[in-house]
Amino acid sequence: MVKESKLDFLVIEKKWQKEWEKKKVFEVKENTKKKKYYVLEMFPYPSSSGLHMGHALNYTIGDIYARFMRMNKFNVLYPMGYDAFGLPAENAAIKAKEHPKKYTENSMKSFIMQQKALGLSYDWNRKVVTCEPEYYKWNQYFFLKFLENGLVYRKKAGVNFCRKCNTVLANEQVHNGKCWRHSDTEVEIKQLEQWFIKTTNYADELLRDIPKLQWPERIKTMQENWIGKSYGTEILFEINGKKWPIFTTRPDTIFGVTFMVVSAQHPRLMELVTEKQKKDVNNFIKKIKSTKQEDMDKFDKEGVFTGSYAVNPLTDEKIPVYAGNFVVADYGSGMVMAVPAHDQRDFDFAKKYKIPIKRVIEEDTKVITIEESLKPEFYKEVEKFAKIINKDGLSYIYANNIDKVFDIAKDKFIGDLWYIHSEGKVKKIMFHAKKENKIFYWNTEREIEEAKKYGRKIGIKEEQLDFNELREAYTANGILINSKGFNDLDSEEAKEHITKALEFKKLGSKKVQYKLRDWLISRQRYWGTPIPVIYCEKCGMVPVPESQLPVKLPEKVKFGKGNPLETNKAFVNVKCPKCKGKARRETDTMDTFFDSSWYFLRYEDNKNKKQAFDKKKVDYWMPIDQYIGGAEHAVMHLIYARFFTKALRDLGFFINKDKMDEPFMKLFNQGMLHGNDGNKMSKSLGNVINPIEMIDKYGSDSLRLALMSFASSDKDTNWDEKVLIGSYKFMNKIQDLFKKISKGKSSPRMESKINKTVKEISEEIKDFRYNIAIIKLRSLFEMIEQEQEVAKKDLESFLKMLSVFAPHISEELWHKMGNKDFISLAEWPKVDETKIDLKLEQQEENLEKTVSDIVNILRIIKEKQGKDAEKVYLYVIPNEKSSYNEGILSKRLNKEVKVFAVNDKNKYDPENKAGKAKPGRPAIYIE
RNA sequence: GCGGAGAUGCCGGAGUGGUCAAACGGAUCACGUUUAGGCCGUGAUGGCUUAGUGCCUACGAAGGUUCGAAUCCUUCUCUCCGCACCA
Repeated sequence: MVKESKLDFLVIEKKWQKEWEKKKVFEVKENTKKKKYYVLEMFPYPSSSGLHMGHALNYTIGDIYARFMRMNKFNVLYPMGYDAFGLPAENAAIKAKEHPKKYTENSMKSFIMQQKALGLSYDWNRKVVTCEPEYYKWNQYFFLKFLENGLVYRKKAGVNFCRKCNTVLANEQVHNGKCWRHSDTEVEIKQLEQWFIKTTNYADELLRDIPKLQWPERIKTMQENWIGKSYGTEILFEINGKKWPIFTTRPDTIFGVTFMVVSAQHPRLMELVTEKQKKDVNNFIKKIKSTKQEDMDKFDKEGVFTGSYAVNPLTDEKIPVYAGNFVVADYGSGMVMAVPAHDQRDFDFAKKYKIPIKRVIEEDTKVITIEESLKPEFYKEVEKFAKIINKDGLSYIYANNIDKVFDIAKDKFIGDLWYIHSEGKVKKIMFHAKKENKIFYWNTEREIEEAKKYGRKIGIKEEQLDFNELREAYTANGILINSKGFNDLDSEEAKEHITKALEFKKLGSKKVQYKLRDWLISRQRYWGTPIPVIYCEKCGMVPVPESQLPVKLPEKVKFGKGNPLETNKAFVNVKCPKCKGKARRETDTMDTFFDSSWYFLRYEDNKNKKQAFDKKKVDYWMPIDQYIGGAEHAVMHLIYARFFTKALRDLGFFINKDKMDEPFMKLFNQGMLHGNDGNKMSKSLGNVINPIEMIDKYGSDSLRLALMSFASSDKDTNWDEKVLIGSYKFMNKIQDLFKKISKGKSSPRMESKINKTVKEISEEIKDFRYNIAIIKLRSLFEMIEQEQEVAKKDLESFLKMLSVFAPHISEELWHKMGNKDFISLAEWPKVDETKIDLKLEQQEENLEKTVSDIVNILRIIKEKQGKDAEKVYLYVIPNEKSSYNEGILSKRLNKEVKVFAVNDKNKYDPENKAGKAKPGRPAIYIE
């Protein structure tokens, strides 16, 4: 049944994993004589479902890189840790009555066991676990440092609240506006005092430094959008005698403001609500179920009148103020001026509540004249992407991309080109005469009249704007109308002028606004780092003194009703550190993103009891040279970690400030591994593949190789066990080959191939094209198989390259060849460029071509004569004879093959084919 | 809604202007090996054609640029992913 030499991977893999651990092969120390390299994967959240295939993929990618750099003589730091605080552990506590600590510890144990089974070359000695007091103590320490330096503050913010649980819910715990545990209970929004970190202090630097990063472009774009810098104007509207600021990027539309909308989650909303409207507003707030962005989009724009009126600073008109569900509370000031004619959201809202719509911007109609004779051809070109409608003696072109119409007109059609305002007022005129190769600009009335007469007009509109039947807002720039002194200006100019006018009245100013908000780190949960603050009846908020850190999370708590920390009296009731009076402890814990924002600094010095990390050690290892993880962390984690690094830099935590601008120099995003059905792996779909089961079946070397073979590592791909079986077969073949191959001298052909392969594979690995590297390794292997004998050195080179992908079998074969050291620490093979012989490559190709010719002829003979030919004769140019080996050819063709030089007098050539031989192309005779 | 990625032969996937009927793997078929099957080896797998050739049709769809397109441009269709209390 079983093939005799079947790979006994279970024994081999366990053996080498033990050896590596025993001999501390992957443990590293700072060594200033060696160049360092820091490879890091995003550390996992240890969930009870264990390591999934996505993890295995992620870590294998990193491990290959770490092994590769190690073999290239870098001092490689490659650690692992666990992001061990978080909601799932707490949910498990509530539902399964298992303590989060136990849950987490069990999960971690199974993670570590599985990671070791994958043969990952971590320095386990540097493990970091965020839920241990030794770690989170430093969270608290950094929090206090931030507090000291004004980077932390408290502010009211809306949270999801379930009455039945008497607790705050995470967005994840809100399902369709209802509590995850009480599907009959509507989630309410409650305003609570929350802790914020001033990430916005660094908004500009975070944005500015993005171009420095060697990250995938899409991640960089995502970060740019997340930070979302926009230039606009802050305008003060007076409401009930008080000035309320709003931010807008469209001050040019201020004459079109017909109402104001304040976010339903705005902390000061109630100040605006009149006695009469209170009931309505309260009902409305209750109706809004969650703060989740996604849900907000699904709901219709809704709102309710607050009873108050604002005064438009330029028109003195009184305009109603509404509370609405579509205004984000923490962007800008949480209030907007609404211009229904020129903003789609405002438009929808105005239609719904029958608020007047006032149009203040009119679109530019652009007019081109095209010579009559050229018209048909022009139409033909334009019709490909636009619609042409004839109306009022004009041909209107409706296109998404007007500039393209102009480009076509300019490039191909001779005539005039001018832009006019739809009411006939000329904005800018351009006369374009291609023939004379000149461009003129005209702008007098007379010239315009003249221009209008010229030729046939074609008007182009970006969209139709019949105001009475307006179905959507006109959101593009244009020319101002109904705007008093600002009429006829175009939007961009008007923005400037209107802002200046507001500045003059001291009711507005230019402002740069970021979408990036301050980071809300308070969590009303148990399983996180306690925020080290105490509230004293006399002294107010008092930071916990550093000497009292860590504020430990109490173990004995009650889950399920309220915040477990709040109901724990021993934890809450404390003495004030200042006056020793009665005080209560902060019960909020920190967002786990806080933990993951600096964990990469703790690896360098994970056992330090006196400091979060030793400056010198961090100086040696940082920054991270290669960071690896999924795109789901594209914004949050990566921005917070960048912020943290910059903040710590400014607080003097690093020796070399310049070097510590950015924590992650290079970032690699692995693709998602889906199930074999193409869907995300998930329990409910039943398409989850457990890495450990696969390792038990085929071994981790095969699994690692397969994971890297599915597709390019940065692409999404589907699981397929057949690929794994293919890898497994390859492993077996390698083992068999090493048993029987004779060691001797490599042929020049072999030497050329191996050097070329080393060169290419090194490049492929550097660029994470592991799939291609494996293909090249397979191709090299095929050639080794064909050779009679191969030099020991070349076999070792092959093994070394294999070892980064399949470390166990490589280590085993390495030792079987008589090596006493570890291949994992061996030096990466060097390329000898002089051995790479392109002529040999050419010969190789010629041989392939000849083989396929022979096969082709054999097939035709069989078809025609109905029988198999038996003998194949080749006639080659004399100096090429050595590249056609009778033995190899016979084996491949499964026929007797004779090779003659064309000038061989004794050759067998009954049909005189030898004359047809050409260089690189032998003549063939078959019988 | 905003933002991002992608569509290649029976399947998975390489491939970014000619050397492409398109790497590599899988699957299937044929032959060899074998008592047989499996494993293993060799070859084939768009169509027609041919003693080692030539032609046609092909890379989501439709157009375009070019001497030349899987590759560049335009429009369309479809799929997937991220979006601040999940980590």
